[in-house]
Amino acid sequence: MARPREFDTTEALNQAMQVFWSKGYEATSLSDLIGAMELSKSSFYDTFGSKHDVFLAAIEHYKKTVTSQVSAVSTLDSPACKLIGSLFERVVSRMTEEGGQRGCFLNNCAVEVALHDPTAAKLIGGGFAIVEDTFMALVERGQREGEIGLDKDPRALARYLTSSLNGLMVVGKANPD
Amino acid sequence: MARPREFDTTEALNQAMQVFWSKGYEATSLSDLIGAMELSKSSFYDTFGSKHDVFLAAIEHYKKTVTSQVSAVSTLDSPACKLIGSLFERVVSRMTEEGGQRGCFLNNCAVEVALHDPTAAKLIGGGFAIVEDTFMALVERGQREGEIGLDKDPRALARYLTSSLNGLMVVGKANPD
DNA sequence: ATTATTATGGACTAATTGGTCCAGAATGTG
DNA sequence: CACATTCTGGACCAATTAGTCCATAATAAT
Repeated sequence: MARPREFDTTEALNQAMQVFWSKGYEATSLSDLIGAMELSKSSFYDTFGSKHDVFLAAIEHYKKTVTSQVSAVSTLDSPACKLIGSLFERVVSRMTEEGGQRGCFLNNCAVEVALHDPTAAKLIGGGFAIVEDTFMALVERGQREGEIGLDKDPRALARYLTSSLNGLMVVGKANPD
Repeated sequence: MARPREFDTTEALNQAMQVFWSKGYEATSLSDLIGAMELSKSSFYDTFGSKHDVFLAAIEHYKKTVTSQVSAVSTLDSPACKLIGSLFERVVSRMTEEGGQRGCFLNNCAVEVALHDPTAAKLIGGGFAIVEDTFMALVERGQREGEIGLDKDPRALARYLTSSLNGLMVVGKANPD
């Protein structure tokens, strides 16, 4: 046994993220983690430090791999309103997919740990900001394109859209619609 | 010591709810519970059965004491649109209050346990339904009053309002605005 | 072949978890 | 006073928790 296998660190991180995403922070045990990451307990602590460290890293990983997809949408050149709509549609369709009821990882983390874990809270807030900024950019573009009234405050509207999107995923966890 | 003190069962339940609300289900320990409920471990199990039982009871308690306030709003006779607005305002103002960043208990529960705890999920879903029904009643009234376009589907709009309201409280946990 | 590196299994802590059980103390009722 | 009821503290349990440590095994580099 014990055959050294140079594993992909970011892939391991991805697996860790999946577990945290599915089970939440508290409910995820070390065994769960090392099982999903496919490494030994020793290696786990050697390379990642602690459960909490991995958790923070997982949040960052989510922002890099998932949230970044959201901000990428704003670079497309469809009408802004259509893009905003497509973001919502994508969320809905993803939630009706197999195993898609996990909601948004950032969302889950915010609810579970934001109050007790300021470090995590900061990272999570940063993630929400990315979404919000994306919406704001789209709203401003929509105003330039004349599809959105100039009377609306872009930032406020963006915040509203962000919270709506998040709320969608929370409510969707209790019943599929 | 050990002076029998006939305590208020629903008050104890209320305390339990507060703890679950603040810390979440997993993060709440038995010690936390019996501390807040001010009873001994023995009495706890005698009268309430188990941690999980208390959790379910706490959800019901929340619906009876908090969610019911929401549905009560629909009986007031201001214009429906104004009432809908006031619901949102109330949530915002409550979140900026001292210790108000705990969000909505149902919300938190949905995120944390809905996926793994079907029993709880059912209760939580029922809570969301109360809010949704309230919104729907208000929307229909708004349509009768001519303030809301008849082209909108009341149920769909109510769902949207419900998820927006919930999203507001989630996002608000990461940053105060 | 020897060495240095890297990863591993597994033994080991100390603490905490939810939960059971019981002898006994405080009370209300007769 | 005596009895039944109600509640309690604390001992106890088995399981699990996050985390440490080390001798050893598999590799890569020399």
